Amino acid sequence: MPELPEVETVVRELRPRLTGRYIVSVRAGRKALRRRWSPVWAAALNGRRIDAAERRGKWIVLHCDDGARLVIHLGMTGQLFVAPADAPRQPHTHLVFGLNDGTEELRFRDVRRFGSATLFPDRAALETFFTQSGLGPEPFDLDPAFWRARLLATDRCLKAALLDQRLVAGVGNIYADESLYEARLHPTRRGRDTRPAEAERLRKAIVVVLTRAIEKRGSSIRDYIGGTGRKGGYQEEFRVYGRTGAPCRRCGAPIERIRLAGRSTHFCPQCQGSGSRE
DNA sequence: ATAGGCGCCTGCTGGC
DNA sequence: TGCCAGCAGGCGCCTA
Repeated sequence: MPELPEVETVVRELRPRLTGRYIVSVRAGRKALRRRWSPVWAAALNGRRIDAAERRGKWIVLHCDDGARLVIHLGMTGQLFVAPADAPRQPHTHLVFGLNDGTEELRFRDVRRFGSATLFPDRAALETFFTQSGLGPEPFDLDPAFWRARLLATDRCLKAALLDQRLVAGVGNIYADESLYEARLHPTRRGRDTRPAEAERLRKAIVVVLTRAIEKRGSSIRDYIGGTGRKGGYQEEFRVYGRTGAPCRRCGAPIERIRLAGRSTHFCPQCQGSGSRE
């Protein structure tokens, strides 16, 4: 589900609701997430004040007043939101953090359990984790020379390159397709066959598409909700994603769908040229 | 090292 | 109506 715009929206909406508040209780479900939740973390978090909420790629990072970092990934179906403490707890709610004054709680729901929640003791430990996983730069401060060099060095197709979090952090299946359409580049084009000007076009397209999506508070296909429980609106703006057979908004040709890098991939066969260098 | 494929989970949809 | 294959916004592990 959630790619950069959705995670950014969650963080922006959680920030004013969490900053300065204390965690007064921690409850964890029994079912395992992608990374196992440790009871030790619950004890460590109890009584801590949340000082900041930020995003790195698709990761949500909450800062505690003792320097610890609570790091959450939403996987495909994760939801992190503040709810009234007396609201019914929905199925698949795996973590519940009580907030001080007792009227509200932070809840983590995840139907498919591809998401995770992990506590790092300090900033350095978190940075080590990101470094070891090879997490790439944020798209908004992606150095053009770095991007061009990495893209032109790979044998993979552009779609696969965009999904690789080591090249650029935060792009997933929806925004990869939308960015390639915006850049008028075919998803099967090889990175190695890309011209420098095309690489730069793609870099700019990613920024444009992600910025637009954040303005619309992300995309809600089925599961996604923001930090206040509201859905996003960018699904109304899709040019190619989920529009198989529908007319291209630019040229009218039917949008095509293929399987690429193991993911469904949508593109306009007219506007996005061919899979090989022209 | 790099690229492709599979598996992890649950729920929903569409075709028969 | 009922069943089942196929599909879903992510990522880590395995293999070649």
